[in-house]
Amino acid sequence: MTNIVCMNKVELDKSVNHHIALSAMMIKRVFYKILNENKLSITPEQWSILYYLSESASLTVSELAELTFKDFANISRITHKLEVADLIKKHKNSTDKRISKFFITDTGKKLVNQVHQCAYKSTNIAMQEIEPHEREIILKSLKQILINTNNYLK
Amino acid sequence: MTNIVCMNKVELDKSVNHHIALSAMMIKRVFYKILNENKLSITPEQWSILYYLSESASLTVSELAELTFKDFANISRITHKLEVADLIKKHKNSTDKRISKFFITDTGKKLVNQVHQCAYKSTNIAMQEIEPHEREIILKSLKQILINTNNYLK
DNA sequence: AAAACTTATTTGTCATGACAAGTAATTTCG
DNA sequence: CGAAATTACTTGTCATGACAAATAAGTTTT
Repeated sequence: MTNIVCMNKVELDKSVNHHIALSAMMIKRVFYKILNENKLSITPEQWSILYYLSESASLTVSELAELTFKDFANISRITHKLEVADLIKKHKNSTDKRISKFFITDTGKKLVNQVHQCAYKSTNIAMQEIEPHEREIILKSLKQILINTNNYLK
Repeated sequence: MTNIVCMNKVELDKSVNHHIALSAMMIKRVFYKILNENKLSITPEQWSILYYLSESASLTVSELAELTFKDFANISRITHKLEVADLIKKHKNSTDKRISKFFITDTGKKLVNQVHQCAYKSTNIAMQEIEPHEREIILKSLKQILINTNNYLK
């Protein structure tokens, strides 16, 4: 009794998609652990926003959303937490009052530098035994995946 | 003015770790969209549990946690939802009453087959333009990342 | 200028992940 | 044997992501 719907069965053990999900979860767990060991109370997601604000003079919610691939709702909530923690500041645009611009504070800048060390360490842990040549292929392919998924979701 | 702490700065644009996180998020988004288009009300996480239960006669919370890399708390909650949706059934072990064994129901089996199609489709979307040879390297490397992170977290 | 539309952001709800604490059943050890 | 430790699982809280709805401030249209 052959079942047509079984033809395209996905085997999780061989699925790149599935392994990307698992690796993402594990890498985040490592990152959390290192942040914790260094007594830095910030999450990886908060860090990525802080990172972009450390690289730019100022960014809006929309700009942060585009950079981080997250939706406005999430950015809105994360920035609010960063603001409460005095890591960033919000300024209303005077001409268009709908727009808020975010700036990193000095406290934020200090933290970013500390977290960089943790990010660096977690990368080293995750990428052990993986050759530079392989890392290049992975990075290139992951960028292609971002293009593919982005196109599909448009 | 050189700042020693800036030496190991992570550039997100070149970070494999970061791109794994982004890809995972985007792939999940594609999967959700396809599930939605097919009117299947199940999440990717629920599916992975259902998948393992479709491949085994029965599994405990601990066994599911090990297979999925999730913690007991999450498995406990997800299985509860699957139980309410009549996709799986729970049976208490008669000799050791602490242990619960989960079984997939017929409804669950039907759903698993349908979701396989969606998983297959989402993999095809994500992996466009990526050569089989590259896919192999990615899979191998991601498995290495799981080993590395797992070792670190032990 | 008022109504309709658009843009930028915020808030609410639910699912999940991290982590801590709790419960209940079973073992182990003095 | 009975207290203490261990095991297997559950519950609570918070952060985040998905998604829908709300809000507020501009812009366009008639």
